[in-house]
Amino acid sequence: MSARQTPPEALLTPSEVAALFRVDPKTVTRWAKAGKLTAIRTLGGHRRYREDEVRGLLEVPNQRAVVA
Amino acid sequence: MSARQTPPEALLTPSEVAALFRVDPKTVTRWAKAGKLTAIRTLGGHRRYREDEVRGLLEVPNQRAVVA
DNA sequence: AATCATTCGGGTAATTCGGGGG
DNA sequence: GCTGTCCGAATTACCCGAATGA
Repeated sequence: MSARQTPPEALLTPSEVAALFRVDPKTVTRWAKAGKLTAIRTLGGHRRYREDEVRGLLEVPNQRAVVA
Repeated sequence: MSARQTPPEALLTPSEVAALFRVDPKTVTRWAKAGKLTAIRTLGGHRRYREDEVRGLLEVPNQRAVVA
């Protein structure tokens, strides 16, 4: 087992999240505003996102959950 | 600079995939619905496709195994 | 202190979604 | 069965100037 340095406090910048979803960083901001994504704020007002949460949302939600 | 440019899991937009296959983006959507193509969803519901998978389907597809 | 890339905000085009019908 | 198109609604992408981050 390889030791990996991925502390539970790992945060991602808007650009990093945008790259993972192949969207514009501005779109990630809208997701945060809409409450779809948890955003940590820097003291200057910039947003940071939890890597764990992002990875989870990125998982292919197997085309099985059709809660019409 | 903190955004990744070419992560191992690059994603393509519907129109990009459509352009590669010379079809309408709507057709790509149907492929995804039919399970013929893996689709990642943005938090807004838009689909993103794995570049690896798409290119795999593009180059030398199933040669029908027609052994003469 | 100064540079440079990024991320604020807002506002407006362009895509995509979904269903339906040819 | 498979694809292209029409529709309205929703989501996303690019524009700007100003502020933050490293």
